Amino acid sequence: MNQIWLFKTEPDSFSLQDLQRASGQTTGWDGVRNFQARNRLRDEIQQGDRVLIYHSSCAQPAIVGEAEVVSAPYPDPSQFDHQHAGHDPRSQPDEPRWYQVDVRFLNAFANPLTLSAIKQHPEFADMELVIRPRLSIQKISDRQYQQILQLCTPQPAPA
DNA sequence: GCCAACGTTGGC
DNA sequence: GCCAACGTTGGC
Repeated sequence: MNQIWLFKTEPDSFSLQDLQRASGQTTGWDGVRNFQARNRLRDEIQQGDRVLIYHSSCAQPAIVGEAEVVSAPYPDPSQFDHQHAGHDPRSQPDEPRWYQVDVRFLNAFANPLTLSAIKQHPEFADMELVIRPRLSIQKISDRQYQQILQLCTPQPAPA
C-alpha cells in the first residue's frame, strides 16, 4: 500500500515548476539534513509513493502540486561533495548520514491550497504541517489527501 | 527583517 | 544524559 507524503521546498531554491522543467521531469530530492526526515526517507518511503509538493518561505506558502517517488532511497551524493552546501564531513561512503529519493513531476494544482486556508479548515488541525511545521518530510493520511485534492481541483463555474 | 519555535551540538 | 548555547526554519 502506497503512502502519501508532503515534501517542503523553498521555491526560490527549487520550485514545482523547476521539477516540471527538469530533465525527465525528475530530480533527486537532495539536501534533507534533519534526522527525523532522514529516517522517513531512508526507512519508510517507497518507490511509487505519492508526494504533495509544498512551497515554504515565500509570499504564498501552499501545497502546489503532486509528484511521485520513482526510486528506492539511496545516499544523498551531495553529502560527499566538498563543493556542495550539503557537504557533511561526518559522512563516510560506507556510512552515509543522509538519504534521498528521486521524484517525478505529476501535476500542478489549478487551485493551490494555501497554508492560511489549511489553518481555516478544522479537519486539517491534526496535519503535521499545522502541528510540526518545521518537519520537511511529512505524512498525509488518505482522508487528508482526498480533502486536499478536492480543494485543489477547480470549482465548477457558477451557472 | 523579525522573532518564536525547535533541532543539533558539545561541555560537563 | 543533561542542558545551555547556538543555528536554522519559516510564517508574518
